[in-house]
Amino acid sequence: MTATDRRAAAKREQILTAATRLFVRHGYGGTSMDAVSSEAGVSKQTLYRYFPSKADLLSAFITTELAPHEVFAAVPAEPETEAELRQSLVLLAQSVTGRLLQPPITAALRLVISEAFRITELRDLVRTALPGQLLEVATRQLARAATLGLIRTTRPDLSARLFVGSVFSYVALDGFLRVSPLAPPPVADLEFLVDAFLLSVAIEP
Amino acid sequence: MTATDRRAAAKREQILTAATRLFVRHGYGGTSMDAVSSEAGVSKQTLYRYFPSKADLLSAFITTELAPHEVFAAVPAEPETEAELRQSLVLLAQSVTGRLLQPPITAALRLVISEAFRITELRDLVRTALPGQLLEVATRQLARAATLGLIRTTRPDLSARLFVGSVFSYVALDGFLRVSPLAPPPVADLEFLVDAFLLSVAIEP
DNA sequence: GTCACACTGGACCGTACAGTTTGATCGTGA
DNA sequence: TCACGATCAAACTGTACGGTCCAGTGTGAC
Repeated sequence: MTATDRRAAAKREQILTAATRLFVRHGYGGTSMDAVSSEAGVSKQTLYRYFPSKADLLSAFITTELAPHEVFAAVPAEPETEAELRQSLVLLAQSVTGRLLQPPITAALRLVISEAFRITELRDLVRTALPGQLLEVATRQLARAATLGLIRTTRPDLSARLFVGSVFSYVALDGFLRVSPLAPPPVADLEFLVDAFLLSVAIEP
Repeated sequence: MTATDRRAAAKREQILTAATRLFVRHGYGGTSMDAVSSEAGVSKQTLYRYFPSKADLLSAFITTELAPHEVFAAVPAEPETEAELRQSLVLLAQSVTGRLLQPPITAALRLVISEAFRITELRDLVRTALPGQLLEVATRQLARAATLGLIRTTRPDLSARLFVGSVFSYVALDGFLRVSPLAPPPVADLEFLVDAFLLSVAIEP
């Protein structure tokens, strides 16, 4: 990687960071390209060199913020015992609320929900991004736990919904409608939710 | 009510209906006042007589679509037995998914989430509107059920979140990210969720 | 040293759009 | 029948904004 390349990457980063700040604070419609170039300390021509259109900027913002990796990385993939399963669920809950309630991510989700559903490329992107994956990952995990005999459920998809839904409610019901960022819920509460959920899929009657 | 009043109300309705159609299809930013006046078959002057600004139109749209009455009206307020409680929860789940997945309401929620959180008046409005009330109403119901001995929970608020979250996930995780409207989930699925939830708050192990 | 290229600042273009104004027409209530 | 208020169509205003263009400056690669 040459020095020019490095400088180019830095410029791109610098622009995207500025755009992020503005998107978070003023939304997509409320952010003009002039404002971005000024906030980034970069001429408009340079801005347009790195992001040929405003939609590209939005796209980059969303892909960056909603990359699903970290959330799922935090979760041990293959719990073998009830205790491990419980811990895995608590970690998932913590990870989801901890990350998704951060202002840039909440803002990205807001934008996806409002603008992106009309922009074709972004729709596909969302399906593979964070919240689109939540139900599927949880369903797979629970199905696996069921075959291992750790839990009992005839409908892993619905059981997953029960759990994921309650966790995601911190984002959907509390986070979205608030102006100031919402503090992540206390771990004790998440543990309560996990334990309640585990009761609903407990092996024995 | 004089004939003029009646005519005025009809005109207002006619405009709001047209605006609703456009907001649903193209969002707030994508809907121009020219388009509204044309869709309503009404001159711009008349449009502005009834709605002095575009924000007023948005406000009226949201208040109309997100009035919480019907959803809660469908739910029997005071279940006295376990069976009644179960039925009450199933009805709530049906009512919430049935209504909130309808295109105009999903659109209204999208708009609230994206635009309205910056507009002060709308924020207050949202708190008393539909999704803002869900958790509180459910919490009250469950707390009451707990004192009646129908269920057992030390944290009615979290139990409510477990249930409401799973139901609302149909809106938040499936509805928001889709383009074409999402069919409401089969009643059997909702019953599954209710029964699973009830297991998590069952009186006796 | 020089060439290509990134970058800057700012002017510029076209357009879309919220909201206003005008002047004519129509319906209704007295 | 008359007058007033509601309505209409359409032109108009001001502005904000996405995107382009230009002339000039710095800088790394060879």
